[in-house]
Amino acid sequence: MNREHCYWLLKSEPTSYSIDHLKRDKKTPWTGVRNYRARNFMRDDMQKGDLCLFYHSNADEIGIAGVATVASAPYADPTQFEKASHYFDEGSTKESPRWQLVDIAFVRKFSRVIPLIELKADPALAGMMVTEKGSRLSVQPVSQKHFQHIVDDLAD
DNA sequence: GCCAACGTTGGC
DNA sequence: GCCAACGTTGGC
Repeated sequence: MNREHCYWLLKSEPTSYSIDHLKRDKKTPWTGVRNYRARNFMRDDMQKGDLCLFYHSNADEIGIAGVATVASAPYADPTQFEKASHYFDEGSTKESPRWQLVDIAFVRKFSRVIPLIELKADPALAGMMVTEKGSRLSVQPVSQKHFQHIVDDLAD
């Protein structure tokens, strides 16, 4: 992919892993992605230092909660080999791991969660993937224009 | 809790 | 390789 896409959006359910968890941990492996498009973005297109919008899904406050950054090169998701893990994949092998991830590091938490409804209503964000109906992809590319608008104009 | 939109699986 | 059935995501 061209380097136009150095911005991303990562979805997480805050009851399992929120921006506050990331703030506490500073850095975490982004485990459990089991969608091929999402994996391909992490494996093929993300580069260390890329910025990511941290999105809270399935929550009381649905929307963008802060910013994270890509903090590693891609590597095999260890949970795919852990039999006890919810993310165990018996079809994957160490020789040829099916699932790849990157580490994500905390950058900042917004003073408010920018609500999805506000993103949808903002003409400057027209075409942004997360605002489209039925957009289930958990790792999404974000244009620089949309990223800047959110960070500069909508966040505190 | 409902259900629409997706993604995956598996029979053929 | 098609597509119906099923499972999951995630907003509402």
